[in-house]
Amino acid sequence: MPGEKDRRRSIGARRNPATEAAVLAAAREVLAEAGYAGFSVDEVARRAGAGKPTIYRWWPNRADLLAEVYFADRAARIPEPETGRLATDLAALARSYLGAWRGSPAGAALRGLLAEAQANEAALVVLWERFLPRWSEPVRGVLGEAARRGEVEPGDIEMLAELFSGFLWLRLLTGQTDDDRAAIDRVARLLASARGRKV
Amino acid sequence: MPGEKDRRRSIGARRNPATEAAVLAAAREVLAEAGYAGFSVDEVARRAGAGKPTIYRWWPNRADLLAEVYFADRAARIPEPETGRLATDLAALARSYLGAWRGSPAGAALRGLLAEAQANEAALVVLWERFLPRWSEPVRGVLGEAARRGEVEPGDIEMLAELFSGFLWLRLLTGQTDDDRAAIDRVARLLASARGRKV
Amino acid sequence: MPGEKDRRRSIGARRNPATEAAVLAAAREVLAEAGYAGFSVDEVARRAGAGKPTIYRWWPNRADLLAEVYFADRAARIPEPETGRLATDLAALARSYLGAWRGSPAGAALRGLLAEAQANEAALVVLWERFLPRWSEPVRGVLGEAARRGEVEPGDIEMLAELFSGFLWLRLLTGQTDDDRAAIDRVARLLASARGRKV
Amino acid sequence: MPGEKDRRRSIGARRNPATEAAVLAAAREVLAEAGYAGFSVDEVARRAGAGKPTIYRWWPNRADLLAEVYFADRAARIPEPETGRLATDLAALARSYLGAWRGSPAGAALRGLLAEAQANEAALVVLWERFLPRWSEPVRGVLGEAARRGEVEPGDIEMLAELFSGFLWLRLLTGQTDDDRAAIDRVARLLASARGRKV
DNA sequence: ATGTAAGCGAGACGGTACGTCTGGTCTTATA
DNA sequence: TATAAGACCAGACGTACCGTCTCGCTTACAT
Repeated sequence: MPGEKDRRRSIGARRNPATEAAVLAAAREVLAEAGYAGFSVDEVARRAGAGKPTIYRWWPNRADLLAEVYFADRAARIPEPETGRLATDLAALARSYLGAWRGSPAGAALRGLLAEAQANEAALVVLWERFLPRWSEPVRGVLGEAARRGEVEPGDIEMLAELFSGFLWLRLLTGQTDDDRAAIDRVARLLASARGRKV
Repeated sequence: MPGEKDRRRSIGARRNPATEAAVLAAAREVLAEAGYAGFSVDEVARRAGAGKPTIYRWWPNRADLLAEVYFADRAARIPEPETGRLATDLAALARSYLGAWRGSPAGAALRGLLAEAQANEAALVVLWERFLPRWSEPVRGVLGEAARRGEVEPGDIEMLAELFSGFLWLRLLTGQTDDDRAAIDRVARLLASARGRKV
Repeated sequence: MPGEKDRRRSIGARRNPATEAAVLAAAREVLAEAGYAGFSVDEVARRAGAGKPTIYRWWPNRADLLAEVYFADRAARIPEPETGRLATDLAALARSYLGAWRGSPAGAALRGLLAEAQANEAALVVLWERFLPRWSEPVRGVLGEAARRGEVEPGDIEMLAELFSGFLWLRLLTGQTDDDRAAIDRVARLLASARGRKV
Repeated sequence: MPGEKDRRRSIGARRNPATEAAVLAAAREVLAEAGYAGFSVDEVARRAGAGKPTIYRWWPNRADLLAEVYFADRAARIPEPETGRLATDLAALARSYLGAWRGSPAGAALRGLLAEAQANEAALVVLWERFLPRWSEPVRGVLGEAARRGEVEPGDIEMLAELFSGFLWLRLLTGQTDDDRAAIDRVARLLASARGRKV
């Protein structure tokens, strides 16, 4: 029993930041220790010393919680590479993503988010509306920059981003987040050289 | 309820093909009706009139079952396109895959297989060893053919396959299996034009 | 929902009669619609547009609230019968009670009060100190009158009241509040004829 | 975690008596230690080392469980008094019942059963169909015997039983299970002397 | 010809998690 | 200082599924 004294209490009719932080920290911890396999709202509540309804109040879907854990993870802050050549930038970006996922809560969170979305309509919406746009910003940033330099046709940006994302996710989902430089470099060069214009 | 009389019995110390068929049909049915969300061994056993241990005996992981349902689905038999130009072939292939997944048991099975692999080590192994090689045959076939024609460098085949697969999976996982011809054609042209050789 | 404007506010450092009335009305309403099964402080607060702490301030136990709802119910005002013969009076009284309980908030309130007292020491105190003496007034009134007329020995009043109350409660608790005239008349005659003096 | 070894397992497609016994013992224990207030299916399952679904499988209502605990309690085996005079018999019976309830699991179980029936239709059915007939056997036995001796009119048996039961329950529900000999004797004499025939 | 090994349906088992509900307490902002 | 509002922890609710186990039966194969 958590001592009656150090129990976190309501701070009035508004969200308690301490609770929010405790829940996110607990979720992160669970993912770090046991991966998505060990992730459950019960376990998070237990560790956070929070009530389950409190969690469901603020994160109605587990996907919401996973997405928030993802972005809260410092590791998931992808630095935008600025070398000036698309192939190099994409390679750097890919290595950043895979490195950020390797053994980290963020990686487990994304795996969980994707898994969740396969069985849960609401999670799919979260993935689509809340996660994806924000997550792909760096990718679209690098490609946009390349387009401004003339390395990429603007009309190709979207599909290049999708190919690049697909590659990263496939690697994550199949458990290959190791730093496979040869593969990454080749993929980066492939994408950098690709042209989608109809001939 | 299977009448007491026509209950399927053991046929001796070997696998009963009728049971196997009933289980696969039931699994397929569940996936068709309720998707991966409604998929559970209990439900499959119920519908198949089979005992749970019987299912676990032959498909130790749900991933095993999902993979087998996938390949048993007629829709998942991807015809190898033979038009002679890589971009066209890839586009046809992509449309075949997405069409096969759209609203089909196979699509739900693959979504489930991928989801399963995120929380279950054994499922990841199934995905990796039993599913992937067989599943990607058509992709590697088309790319190999193109390499033979000189449209693709042999050293690019692997990563092109991965990019192509990643794209398809991303579309499946985010629920976009609609026949988006513009996107598919563009992706196909991008991949067909890509070169990974170091400059 | 109480509009933002007509929200009930504090009227200073004293109980707001409007709040009190709203809470009692809401409690009554809940009991009428869903019986004791649907009775919860949350639901009452919701309907009354009151805060839970406000309710707990004035009715520290749910039993307090239930008891007050009971007595506030017009139906629970039992008219004291005055026919002059004990058996007839008791029968009239019993029919009054059972009729007052049949499908009424008062009936549900008493059922709830008794249920509450089985798991909650404080509720038992309320039942014993606040509810019982007031509730049994009519019973003791009729018996006292009969004693004054010589129909009953004064020393029997208490236990006769208990027997009579027990009968009514048993009927309530087992869901038999229908107007079973034969049974009621017989019970009334049994009690009217009973003598407890040691022989 | 209960050691993997001494975990109680299924014994095939039929009820495991060891589980049944463990659950009943645990329920009894909870009631003895914490009364009905501390009674919850979760707690019973925890103590019994049983799964909640197992409990709900065999006792769909908490009332079912409470009733079974009641009758399983040795204390609840009421010896049928045989002194030959109704007043004496009834007094002995009343003292047996109240004594059996005093601080015992049976008492708590009955309090709980009655409470449960106030909020739960299914529990009311259990009380009415499964509990009452069996519980009141001794009462009807004593009254029937008296009728055979001519001390009671057969037509009065039913209502006398109800008055007697109502008295005992009222005492239980209001927490008065002490051995109040004066009251018990007087009630017994009142009932023994009562006549319900219409004059 | 018979013993035995394995498959089978059935379904109970302990366990965990689900998502919801309520209890009773606390704090704030408003009046 | 009371009020409405509503957040907070706690923990129970009843259900679904997991993967394992045991039963009682049936059949085929090896002796």
